Order: sequence, then C-alpha cells, then structure tokens
Amino acid sequence: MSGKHEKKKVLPELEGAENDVVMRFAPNPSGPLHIGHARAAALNDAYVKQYGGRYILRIEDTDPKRVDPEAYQTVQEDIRWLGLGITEVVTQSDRLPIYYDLCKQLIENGGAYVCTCDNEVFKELKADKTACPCRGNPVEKNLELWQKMLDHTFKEGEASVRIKTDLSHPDPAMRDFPAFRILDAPPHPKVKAHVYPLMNFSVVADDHLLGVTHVIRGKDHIANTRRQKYIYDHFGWQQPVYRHYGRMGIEGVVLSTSQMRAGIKEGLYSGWDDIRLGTMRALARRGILPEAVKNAMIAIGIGDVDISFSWDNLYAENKKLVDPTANRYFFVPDPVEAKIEGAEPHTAHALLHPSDEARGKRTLEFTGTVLIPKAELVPGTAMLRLKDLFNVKIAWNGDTPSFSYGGDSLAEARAAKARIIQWLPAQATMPCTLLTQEGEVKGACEPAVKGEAGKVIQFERVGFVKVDAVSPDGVVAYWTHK
RNA sequence: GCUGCUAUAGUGUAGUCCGGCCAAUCAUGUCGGCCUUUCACGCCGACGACUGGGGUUCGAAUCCCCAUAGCAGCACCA
Repeated sequence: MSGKHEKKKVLPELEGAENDVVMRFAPNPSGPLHIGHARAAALNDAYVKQYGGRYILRIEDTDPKRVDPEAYQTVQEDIRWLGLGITEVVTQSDRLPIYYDLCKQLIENGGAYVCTCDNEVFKELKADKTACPCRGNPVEKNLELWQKMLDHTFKEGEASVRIKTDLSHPDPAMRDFPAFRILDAPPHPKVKAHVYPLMNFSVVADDHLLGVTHVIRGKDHIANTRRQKYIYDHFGWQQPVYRHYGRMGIEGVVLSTSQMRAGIKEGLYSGWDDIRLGTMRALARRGILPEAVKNAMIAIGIGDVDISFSWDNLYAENKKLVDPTANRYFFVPDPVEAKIEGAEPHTAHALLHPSDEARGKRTLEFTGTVLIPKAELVPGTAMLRLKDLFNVKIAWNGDTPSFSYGGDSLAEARAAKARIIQWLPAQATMPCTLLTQEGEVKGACEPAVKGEAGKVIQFERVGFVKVDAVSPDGVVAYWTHK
C-alpha cells in the first residue's frame, strides 16, 4: 500500500550475541510506565526478537518506600499494551531468601562484611580512603552480625552489609558500597521483611541466576555496572554485556511519578491517562499505537549521547500505521448554519477511506441546510465546494453571507479555486468535542462516528483523532496528530 | 569539586573500531511543485550537519592533543 521502501531500522549487533540472548526489563513498581520506560522496554524487546531467547520482566520492589501496590498491576497492563515479548515474570520481593543466602555466601568468602558504623562516620572514612573498624572483622563475627540483622537485634540504620571493593578507588562511589540495609518502616506491601537488599546486590543475584546475557539500560547505571563488577568478581561469576544509552530529554509532558500522583490527587489531572502526561496510557488514549512507540524508540537506538525526544518523529511513525486504517469522517469545528437556496435535495456518498473503496461509503442527506466551519467564511469568499456534494456560491452583504447552489461541476470549483470543505447536513449531526493538549474544540460530526468508539479515525482536513467516548448526547474525541 | 562518558543538519540516525569508496546515509521537519472531491496519503525537488583550534598523514567526520559544551555518578533509591 505504501510506496515507501524504507529500510527497517536495524539495531547495531550486540557483542557476543550469536545465539539466544536473555534480556530483561526491570521497572520499579512505583506507577504506570511512561515514555522513559518505553525506551528500555522496546530496545531490549527488539534485541530479543532479533536474536531469539528469553525476555524477563523483573519487578524491582526492594525499596518499600518506592512501591505502589497498584503498580504491580498497572505495569503489567502497560507492558501488555506495548506488546512486549515477555517470557517470564520475576518479582524481587519473592526472592528475599535467595538474596539472604547469597549474602551469607559472600560473607563467608570474604567479599562482604557487616558494618555497624554510624553512617556519617563511614562517609568520612570513605572520603579518606580509610577502612572502617568493621572491615577487619573475621568471617565468624560477620556471620554473627548478619544473623543479628536478620533477627531484629539491630534496628534501622544500625547495621548494613557492605561489599569489599577498593578503598583507594578514585571514585568514592565505588568504595565499599552497601548491599543490604535494615528498614523498620514502612512495611512492604507484599512481604514481611526488614532486611532489604540494595539494588546493586539483588540485580547481580538475579541477572546471574536468571542467566541474563545482555543488559540495555540508561547511562545513569554506568557507575552501578562498575560497582556490580565487584560482586561478580567475588562470586567468580561472569558479568553480562552492557550497553548504556544516553539521557533522553522529553518536553511537553509530565513524567515524574510523584508529580503525576500529586497532580491527580489535587484534581489537576483527570488520571494516569490524562493527555498532558507522558504515560503509556495517556499515549494510548491519544491514539498513539504501541507499535509506533516501539518503532520510534528503535529509531532512536542505543547511542550514548544525550538526545531530545521528538514528538514529530513519534507522530510520523504513528501516522504510517494509522493512515491506512483510519476511516474518514467530517467534523465541523465551530459550526455555522448555511441555508442553501436553489439546491434540490441530494444524497452524498463519501468514501470511508480514499484509497480503499471496498471499505464502503457513508451517506449524507442534503435537504437544504448544512453546517460548515465558521473559519471558512472569510468575507469575500465567492465559492466553496462541499466535499462530495456540490458547489456553493456566496454573496456577501457586508459581513453577512448568503448561500446559493453553484452547480455540481468539480471542474468549475477547481477553476474558481474554491476550497473543498467538510460539511454536515444540519438535520443529521452529532455534537462532538475534540480535546487537545491545548484545550477543547466544540463542533459537530457525522452520527456514524459513534460506531468508531475506541478507534483512531481521521476528521478530514482536521487530523487524526481517537474516539474516546460515545454517548447519546455526543462524541468526545482526542486529538492524535495532523 | 572529584571520577568517567560523549560531541554529525531544527530533531533522530548511519558512517568513527580497521583514515581514502563521505563534495557525509536514511527518516523526520520546513518550503516549493505534482497528484487528489481532505490542509491526509503518494510522488518530485529544495533547505539543512561532521563543536572550535592545533597535530599526525600524500590524504582526517574517522587517529592524537588542547579548548569548549553537554551528560552521568559521587544515596543504607532504582
């Protein structure tokens, strides 16, 4: 159908990925997925599809402060919408015993120790490249302290497990970073616990245990990759291959989960799918297809340079998908009635899709009066053509137009350079509100639009819209793009 | 500040590893034209970039150095 022979964008080869790969998407269940997540989700997905293998969804919920119980559900829904090829789901809070066991092993082989220093004191020692007193404790002592962490002898902040790294490492962030901590509150919504692994530990444990071969993630994790190397080395495990992509600046929508949540609570936003937000559900509501999101993310690729996300490029991807399928209808924004003198009743037949006649036609009965967009009535305009109907002559008495039948000839309309405009029979219309990120446009559309609920259609000469809600007293549609 | 990474048109991207085939790819965007009973789609064309300065070399977008800019990390978050 499309005449474009555009090459499918191919991602660069992944090092060591000849055979099947195992990759993962690892969101934090703190809210619905947004465009930022979509990049990691789509990139990993594309590679698994390219090489074959497994794609693990791993819910990283080891910080009870950052868990929204509802998000377990919403994240899965968003992933289903995106159409990711997830092959298995793992939730970290289910795996605490596994982490505890590995921690014990790590203490036994000398790779970690329990530190009971005051946090501020440790910070100073670290800045000074000096070992804290706990670092020299024998294994037995560490195991004993570890047991005390688990059995509630220690309270929050009184003890933590640290990975032995290089205290003289030039980057202080590398020096004996923490692996487990105690949290007395808040309670975890899914599991009873008070000793939690920190991300760097649980990620290493899971990536290794699940057999993850390649990791694509943002460059904010570069330091974590270096930290995690120490754990891999302590265990004698092999680290996966990493690719860290750059920061993606996204303008025009709200992405911060806390900001979104607060806005919804205050009534500023209607919900997680408010079209001013950058969530997957907001995009869905606006008529953006999941394939378009994935394609746009793959086009961006895995470069480590910081980029700015382009809505234009996303819309272009979406239009490629939506244009061949969207039925066409008339929507008249800001309508005015025009009684057309001298015109016999007509029945207009308009194609549902201009390049697919098989799809059929809609019929519009002209009986004398039509609705046309006010914006078309520029004083001085002598002729307009009502699309699929006939020409209309306009006589101006000052700023007041009067309309009369101007013949059926399209050629005449062309010769007169008359604009071909959308219209509606005044006796058969449906109120329609078009919502855009800037505000709402009131108008009227063809009654047949009510059969398109939930679909993306095109309002001719206006743009693509998603039919959001249909009720006896009207249609609400969301603006998608031109 | 410290540690590290990066720099191609308005935007995204290919080329950079292994210097010549790059007077730099593709997409998007903008503008113009054609087509068209939509200001859509399609087609044609135009516009538009190797951050700056040195160096190496017969030859540099590609290698080296310096400058500048941006970013990441420097949490008992992920």
